[in-house]
Amino acid sequence: MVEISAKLPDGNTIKVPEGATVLDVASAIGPRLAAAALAGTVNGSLVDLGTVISDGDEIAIITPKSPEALHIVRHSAAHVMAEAVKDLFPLAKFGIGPAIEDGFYYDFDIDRPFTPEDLESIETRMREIVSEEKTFARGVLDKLEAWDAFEGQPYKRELIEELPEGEVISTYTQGAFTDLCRGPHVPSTGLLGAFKLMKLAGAYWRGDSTRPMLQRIYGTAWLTQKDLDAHLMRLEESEKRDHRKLGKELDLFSFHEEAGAGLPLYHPKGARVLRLLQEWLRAELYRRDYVEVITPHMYKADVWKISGHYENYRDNMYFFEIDEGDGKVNEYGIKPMNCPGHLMIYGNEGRSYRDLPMRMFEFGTVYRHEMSGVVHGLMRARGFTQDDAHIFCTAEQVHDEVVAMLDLVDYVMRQVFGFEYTAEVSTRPEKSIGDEKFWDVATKSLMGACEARGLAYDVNEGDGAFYGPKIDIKLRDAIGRTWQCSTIQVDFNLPERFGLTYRTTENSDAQPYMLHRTILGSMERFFGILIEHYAGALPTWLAPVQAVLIPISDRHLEYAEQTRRELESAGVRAEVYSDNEPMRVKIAKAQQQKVPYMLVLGDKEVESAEVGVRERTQGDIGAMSIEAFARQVLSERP
RNA sequence: GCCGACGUAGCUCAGCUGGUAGAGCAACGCACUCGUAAUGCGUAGGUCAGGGGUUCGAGUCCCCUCGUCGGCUCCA
Repeated sequence: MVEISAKLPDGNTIKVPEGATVLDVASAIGPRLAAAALAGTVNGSLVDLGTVISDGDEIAIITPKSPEALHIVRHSAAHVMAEAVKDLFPLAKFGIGPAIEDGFYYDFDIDRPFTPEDLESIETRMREIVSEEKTFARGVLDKLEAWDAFEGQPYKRELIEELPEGEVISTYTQGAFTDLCRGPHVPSTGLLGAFKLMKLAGAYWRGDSTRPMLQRIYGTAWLTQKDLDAHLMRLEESEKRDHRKLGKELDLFSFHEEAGAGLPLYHPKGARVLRLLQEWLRAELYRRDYVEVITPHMYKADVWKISGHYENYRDNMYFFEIDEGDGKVNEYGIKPMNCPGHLMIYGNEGRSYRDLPMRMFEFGTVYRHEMSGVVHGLMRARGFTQDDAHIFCTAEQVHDEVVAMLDLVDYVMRQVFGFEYTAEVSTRPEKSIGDEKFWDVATKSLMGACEARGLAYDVNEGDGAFYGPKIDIKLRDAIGRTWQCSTIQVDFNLPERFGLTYRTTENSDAQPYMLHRTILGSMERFFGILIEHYAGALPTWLAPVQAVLIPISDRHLEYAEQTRRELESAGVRAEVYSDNEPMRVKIAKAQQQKVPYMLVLGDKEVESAEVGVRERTQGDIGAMSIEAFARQVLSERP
């Protein structure tokens, strides 16, 4: 018998008979490894355990501990789901079924919509397939054979057609189901215990709204039941933190069918939080030499024609006509962006290099007609307020301005709110304007600014706006979800359209660079993110009510009211729970409202002129003077 | 905009195959006057999202509109 050798990740080699598979290598290393093996790699490429190896190959075994394991398991689960669908809906046509974050999906085209009951029967059938422990068998075809093999499967045939000529096409078969697939897969369906079908959704074939809409089934799959349970727990936790639910419970805002979708109404407590955020940020911006402006909510269509929005952003804008009464009819558009106003202010007078950089900011409320399917609480509203700023500067100043913005981002996101974040730089897309020199200077300035701040960034090649490159900042919240808020964009287009110039030191006119930037993005969306990040328990400085006063009985009401006034005049937001209820009921209500401090007021406190302080997570922290308590609360400001 | 699900009291939800609406919490009233997460009793509260249709009869079945949810798409 001829022996060949395989190299292992630890540097050792192992002898196996010719014709041995990856699984044979695993067995040769040890039976425990063989039992745990899911797939392998040969010379760095992922393969099945059944792959025959050649002499000198570098072999690694993928076990549940390997980072690739989950991906393989999820992809295999997608195939099992497809088999179940094929069993139950023999006429189904198959789209694609990849592994995704936390799970997998598969797109199907069947003659009627799936129902939730279908989902149950598909899942039941999947469990049967798993218990049958079917093997995943790899097959290799050429293009013609593949074409024949997928008769009646137009989506699969479309995929085959696009594969490069001469490429080896592989299929995977388990039971009666064969799928076009690169692989690898786990050796047996028996290894796929921990999965659950999650939801149904429509999805255009290849994400193209002109193509047929398929039905997508999402599932989640994990290596162990314990991991699956933990995932489901995380989902439950996310649901508990949902800002729409908390917004209702904490009486922050509401939506009204008669008012229109995506238009939030802020109640006193919600308005308070938004104003607190604005006041704090405004002070930070003044400190950084920004100037604040206020611009109208609407303009005549002329402005939108100059800016290009009339032509290119029309579908997302609210336009209306008004009869001026003298036979003239004017068309107006409500602003979807604040830039034109800022450009007009810049252009209002002659500017000199001495005026630059000019940092203009506005809490500007904009309205965008988002498509009805995408509005989502505060996260995706049709009316929202941006912490918007435009910096007009010279090419040489771009770098320092961007560094300063990144400083501000770090201060706000990491130091004040405790978000970790990452950066992405997007470069010139195919369809774009402006000469190469502008793009070069701008892109290098953005990257250079990240580097100067030691901020690692990913590059999204060709993903910039048509008018300039950008940096996007992605936050990671308390439960690991990511959000995009801050964005810094260079714009070559608008200064040109509005004819902006400045007088240089050589007494010539030059076009300024313009940077768009938001830190929080949309105030309301950021509010939503904060609600979810803190699970509704906003930090003391942002809490709409910082302290609830809890008189133990009616005879303490007067002291409570007097204390509340003292706290308010010291700058503490306080409220008396004066209802005639036992104190434990009031405490329960205050806890539910996630108020940072509860002040218990009984005979003892009246006598000593103190407040009995209960902190929302620590519980009773003892009595202190009103003044000491106020100091404590005020010290929690950033 | 597209696909699917959903919309019952202020909130959370029940209401089987069509026979004329129910609970808990909240509200209001009365009693209790209380020491760190929910006191008892009582009262009131609904053109079952809106409109149209089928039917002797619609919260329940069908259609349209609005809104919500989950996706897709878009995000000058």
